Amino acid sequence: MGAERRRLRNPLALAVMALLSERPMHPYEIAQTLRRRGKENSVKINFGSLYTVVRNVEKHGYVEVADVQRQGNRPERTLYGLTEAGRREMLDWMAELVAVPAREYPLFETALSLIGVLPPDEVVVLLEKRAEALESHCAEVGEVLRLLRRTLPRLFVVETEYQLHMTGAQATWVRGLLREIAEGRLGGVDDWRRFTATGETPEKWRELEGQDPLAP
Amino acid sequence: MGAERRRLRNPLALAVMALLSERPMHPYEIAQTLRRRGKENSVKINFGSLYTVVRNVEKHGYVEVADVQRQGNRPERTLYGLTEAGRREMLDWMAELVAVPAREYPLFETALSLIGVLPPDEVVVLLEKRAEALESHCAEVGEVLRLLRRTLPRLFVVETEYQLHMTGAQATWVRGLLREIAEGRLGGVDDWRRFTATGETPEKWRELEGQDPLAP
DNA sequence: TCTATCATGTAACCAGTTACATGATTTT
DNA sequence: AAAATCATGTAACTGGTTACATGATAGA
Repeated sequence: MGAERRRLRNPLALAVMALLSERPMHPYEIAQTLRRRGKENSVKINFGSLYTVVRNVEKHGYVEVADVQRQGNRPERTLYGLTEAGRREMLDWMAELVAVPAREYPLFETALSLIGVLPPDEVVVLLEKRAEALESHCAEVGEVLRLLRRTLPRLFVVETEYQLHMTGAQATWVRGLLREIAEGRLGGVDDWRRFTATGETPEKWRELEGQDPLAP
Repeated sequence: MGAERRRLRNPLALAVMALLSERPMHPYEIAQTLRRRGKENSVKINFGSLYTVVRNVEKHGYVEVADVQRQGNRPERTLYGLTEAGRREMLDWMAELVAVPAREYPLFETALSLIGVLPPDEVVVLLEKRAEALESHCAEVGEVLRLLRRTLPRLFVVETEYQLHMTGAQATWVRGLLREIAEGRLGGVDDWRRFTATGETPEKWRELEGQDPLAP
C-alpha cells in the first residue's frame, strides 16, 4: 500500500483482476462469473465497457493474453491471465480499500448540505419517502441474506451484511431528523420557511456569512 | 421529480445552481462562498473545473449571464443568474436526491465483496487500521460539530451530524467483523487461509458455483 | 520587493459510456 | 422459424480532469 495515485481506478478493473487471480478467463466468462456470484450488487460494474476495460488493464501490464481458443465456427475467445505486477497491484489496491476509509461524498450528504433551498414542509414529505424506501430495502436485503446464509459461507456474504447494517443506520437517522423537523424541535424552521417562500435571506443568516464558525 | 436520466450529474453543477438561486454571482465568488461555508466537506467539488462546469450549465440553459462587471484594470467578471428552467431542474434534482436512496457502491463494500483474495490474517490487521481511522475521524468531526453548533442554526449542520452518525455506524460494524474473525467465530477461515496461501479453490467452494443460492 | 490571493480562462487529454455491428449456437 | 443468448468487439462521444497561462492588486 502506498500508491500515491492509482492510474486505474475503475472498480470493474479491480474485479477483473480479482477474478483472474483464480484462473485465466475470457472476458465474457468474467462477466458471467461476476453476475453469477451477484457482484453487481456490491461492485459498480458496467458490462458494456468490459472489453474496453480489459484492454485497458492489459495496456497497464496487469493482465496478459494467456491463450487464444476457438471452437467450431465461433469467434475466437482470448483468455487473459493475471501478471505478477497485476497480482501486486490488485492486492495493494484491496489492502488500501480495506484499511483506509475513502472520502466518497454520498449524494444524500450533498443534498443535506444544500437542503436549505427546499421548503421545510416539502423536505418532511421527501424524507418520509426516503425512510420508507430505506426500510423496505432493509427488509428485502434481510430476506436475501437469510437465504444466502443457508448455502454460502459467511465470507461470501459480509458485503451484504454490511449493506444491511449501513442502510439500517441511515434509516434510523432519517427518521430522527424527520421527527425533529415535524415536531418543531429543529429550531429556525420559520426563518427557513420564509426564506424558501420569499427568496429573501434572513438578516440573522447574513451575519453568519462573515464570521468563521471554527474560530475560538 | 421524474427526470429519467439527468444530462448533468456533476454535484458541482448542483451546488452552482443552488448558490445562484440566492443571487447572481461570478464564478470565483461561487467558489469562495462554497469554501467559506465549508461545503467542500460534503459536496464533491473540483474547483479546477469550475469554469468548465459553469459554461456547461449555461449551455444547458440552467444559468445565464446576468451582468458583466469590470472594476479598474481587472479582468471582467461575468455574473451568472439562475434561469427558470435552472430553478426547476435544481429543485427537482434536490428532491430526488433527498427522497430516493441512490445505489452508490461505496468502495469498502466493493472491497468486502472481493475480500477473499486477501489472507484473513492480513485482513484483521487492515480492519484494525480502518477501525482506528474511523474512530479518530469520529472524534474530530464530533469536536468540529460542537464548535459549529455554537454559532450556526441546526439547518446548517445536518450534513455534519449525518456524517458523524454514519461513520460511527461503520466503525461499530468493522469492530464487530474484526472480533468475529479474530476470535474464529466467522467460520470457514481455514479454507480461506489455505486458498490465499496456495491459490487452490477448496472443493466446497467450487460446488457452490453451480447452484443459485436464491433458489428455493 | 516578493508573495499571496484575486480572478479569469483555455487546451489537451482521457477513462469510461453509449450505441451499434456481427454472426454463431441453443432453445422454444 | 423465431427468439434468446453466447461471444466478440469498434467508433464516436463527452463530461470532467489536469495542467497551464495571464495579469491585477493587496499585504508582508
